[in-house]
Amino acid sequence: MEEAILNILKRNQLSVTGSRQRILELFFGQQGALAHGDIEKRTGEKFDRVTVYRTLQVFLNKGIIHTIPTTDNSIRYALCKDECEEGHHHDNHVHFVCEKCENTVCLDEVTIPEISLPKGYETRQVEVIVSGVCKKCETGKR
Amino acid sequence: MEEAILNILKRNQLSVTGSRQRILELFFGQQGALAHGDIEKRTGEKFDRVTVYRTLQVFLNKGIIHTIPTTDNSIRYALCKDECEEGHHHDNHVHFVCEKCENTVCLDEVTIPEISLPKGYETRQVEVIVSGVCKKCETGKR
DNA sequence: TAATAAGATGCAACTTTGTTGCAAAATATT
DNA sequence: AATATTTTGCAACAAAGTTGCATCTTATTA
Repeated sequence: MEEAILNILKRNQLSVTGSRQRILELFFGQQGALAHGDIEKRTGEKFDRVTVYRTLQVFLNKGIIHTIPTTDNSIRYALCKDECEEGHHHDNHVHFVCEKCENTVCLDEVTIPEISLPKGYETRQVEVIVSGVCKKCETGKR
Repeated sequence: MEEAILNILKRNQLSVTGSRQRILELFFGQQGALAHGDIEKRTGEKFDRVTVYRTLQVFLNKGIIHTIPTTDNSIRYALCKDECEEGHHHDNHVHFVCEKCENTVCLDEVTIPEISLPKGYETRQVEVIVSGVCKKCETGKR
């Protein structure tokens, strides 16, 4: 895993720095999405707020992470599964937001169905966000 | 239309005030979605920032408007077509965001297909955001 | 329709979130 | 090991969002 992180950085011609390693670790450490705030909280003592902003920005540009739209003004970020090409993501998977634990996960196994729009509209990307109750909260009813 | 606005307020047991009327007018005045900022700009001289926040909050609670998730930390709001019940929205339509004119519209005529999730997940709401080029920008190529 | 009760508004002060420039420090390159 | 390139932290700032409270407006009732 340590390995994997270095690979990602190398592959994207990014210099290996503490903050980049740490933030990637966070993403690997849980299979959910992270908001900027989350990351800041968990690294706050080690890195400056600004560094977190800039690191996420770099990861986005390189296609290492992608954003998940939300309704609460706190964009969430998640690792891209297959490395996306720079700039262009092809994360055509569904995002799930749990109403109980507030966790957001990528459901890579669920693909997005075709959606045909009225004439004149050109589709470029489709985002699907399903909210409800997740596996853990449902079964474990914690 | 003036009529329609009063109806909405009455139906929801809201007192009729200048800001509420004005903000509803804005929503009726264009069939796209509005971000908080948009509204503030177009009413800024008349109403306080805080009033706009509070008005939108009230409209949301009453189910007069609904939010549209975005990736740019600027939630957008749109009128609910059929009045939703308080608290629960059933706006199962597709949202379209134009990359050129930046406009967001509700495509009421496009319904969201069934999406079956892995076992254990309970679906409560599905949001679909399509981005691309809208009718006007495509044909008018302005 | 005047008096009162209930509710909405504006203001000020504040918190939180995001941005920018620049010098110092760390990483990469030779 | 020396130099060039990047990254980081800091400070200062800008923008977005929140809260309490006094004042004003809208609704209610007699």
